Amino acid sequence: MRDEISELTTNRLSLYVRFLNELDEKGVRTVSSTVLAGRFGLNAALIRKDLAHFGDLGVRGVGYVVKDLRRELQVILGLDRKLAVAIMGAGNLGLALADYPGFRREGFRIVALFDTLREKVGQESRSGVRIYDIQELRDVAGREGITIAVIAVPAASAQQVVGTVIDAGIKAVLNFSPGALRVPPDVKLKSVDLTVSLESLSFYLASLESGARN
Amino acid sequence: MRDEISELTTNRLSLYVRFLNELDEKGVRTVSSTVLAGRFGLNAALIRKDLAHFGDLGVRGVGYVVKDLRRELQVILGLDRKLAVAIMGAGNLGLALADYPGFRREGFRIVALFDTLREKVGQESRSGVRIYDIQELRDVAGREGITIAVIAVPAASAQQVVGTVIDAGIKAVLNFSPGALRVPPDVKLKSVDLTVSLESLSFYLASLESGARN
DNA sequence: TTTTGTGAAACGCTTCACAGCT
DNA sequence: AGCTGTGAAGCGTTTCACAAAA
Repeated sequence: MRDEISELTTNRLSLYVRFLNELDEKGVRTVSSTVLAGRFGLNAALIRKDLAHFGDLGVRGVGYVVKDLRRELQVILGLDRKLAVAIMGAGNLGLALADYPGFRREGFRIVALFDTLREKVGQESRSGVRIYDIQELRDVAGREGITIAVIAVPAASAQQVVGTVIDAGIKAVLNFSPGALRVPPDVKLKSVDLTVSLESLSFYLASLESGARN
Repeated sequence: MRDEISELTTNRLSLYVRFLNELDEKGVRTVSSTVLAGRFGLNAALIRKDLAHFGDLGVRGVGYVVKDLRRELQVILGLDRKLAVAIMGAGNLGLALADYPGFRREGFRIVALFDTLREKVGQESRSGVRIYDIQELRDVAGREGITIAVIAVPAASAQQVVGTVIDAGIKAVLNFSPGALRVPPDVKLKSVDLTVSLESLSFYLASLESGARN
C-alpha cells in the first residue's frame, strides 16, 4: 500500500485540481511546478513532492500534462464518482450549505437534509433538496448511497447527531458545530470551527495594538 | 515586543477560553494542564507551552486559576472589546452567517450585510441585520467601527470585494470563497475553503477503497 | 536547456523529562 | 506531593540543491 499522505498535502491537491480545470478550459497543454507554485504562493519543490507521492506524473524538461494530471488527481481525490452528501440540520447554515453551488460544481450531490422539527420535514431548500426526519437517515442513506454527512446542528445536539450518522454506516463527517466531537477511529472527522476562525482574526487585531506599544 | 505566536497556538487558545467559560459557570476554581489536555486530546506540555508564551499564568503545585486565566486569554484574543463585523454578500451563506448564534455568543457584533442587488439592499436578515449597498461600506464601517469583514460572495467577485474591503480600511478578513485572494501584507486573511474540506473527506473514502485492495 | 524527482538540510511544532516553586 | 515552566529530543513538513531525463 502507498505510504501515508498528509492532510496538508491532500488539501493542496484540491487546489491544484481546481487550477488545472481552469487551465484545461483555456486550452493550456502543460504546466510546470514553478507556475503552480507562483499561483498559490508555494515552493515549487513542495508541489513536485506532493505529486511525486503518486508516481512519476511529470515529464522532465516539459512539466506536467494538464489533462493527464487533472484526471490523475481527480481519481486520487475520488472526484470521479460524484459522492452523495447528507446535511444534518435544516437551520440557516444547513440550508445555505445545501444550496452552496461550489459543492455541486466540484462534483458532489447534496441529496438530503435532515432535521427533527415536524414543520420542516417534507419541505425543500430553495434549490430543491428535500428535508427528511432524522429518523429516516438510515433508510435514505442506504437508498441514495450517502457516504458523507455534514453536521450543521446546534452544539448541544451535535454529538448525538454524529452518533446517528455513524449508526447509519457513514464514515466521513464534516462538522461545523463548535467543540470536540468523538468518533470511532474508522470514521474520518473534519471540523470547521467558525468561531475559532473569527477569534484568530480578533487576536491579530489585538496584537496589532499591543505590538504597536513597544 | 512579544515573540511570534503561531496560528496553531491561537486556534487552541480559542478552545481553551470556551472550556474555561464552562468551568467558570460551574464554579470550578482551578484547572491543571492535564485536565485541559484530556478535554481536547492534547499533550499537557503543549498546553503549558501555549500559555507560557504570555507570562507565568499558572501556579506550581496548583494549576491555573480559572477566572484569571479566562480573563487573561480574553484580553490576549481581543475578546474583551466586542468587535464589529461586516458580512459581504447577502446570499444564502452570507445570511446564514449573519444570523449564526455562535458569533454573538463569543462576543462579536454582526453589524451589517453588504450586497450589490437592488432588491436586497434595505432588507434585513431574519435576526435583523440590515443589508446595505456595497458602495456604502466605507461610511458604515466608519460609523460602526467595523474591523472585520467576512467574504461570502461568489468566487468571481471575491477579489474585487476584498479590494473594496481594504479600501475601507479593514485589516482582518475571513474568506469563504474558493481560490486564493491577494491582500497586502498588513491585512490578515483567513480562508475557509468549504470545497477543499469536502474533498479531503472524498480522498479519505477513495483511499479506503484503493487501500483495501492491497 | 529545461524541468522533474529526491536526498539532505533547515525549520517548526510537539513531546519528553525534569528542575523549580508552592 | 503536585503541577508549572522549559531545555532537549523527536518528528513531520518545507526548502535547498543537484543529478537525471527529455
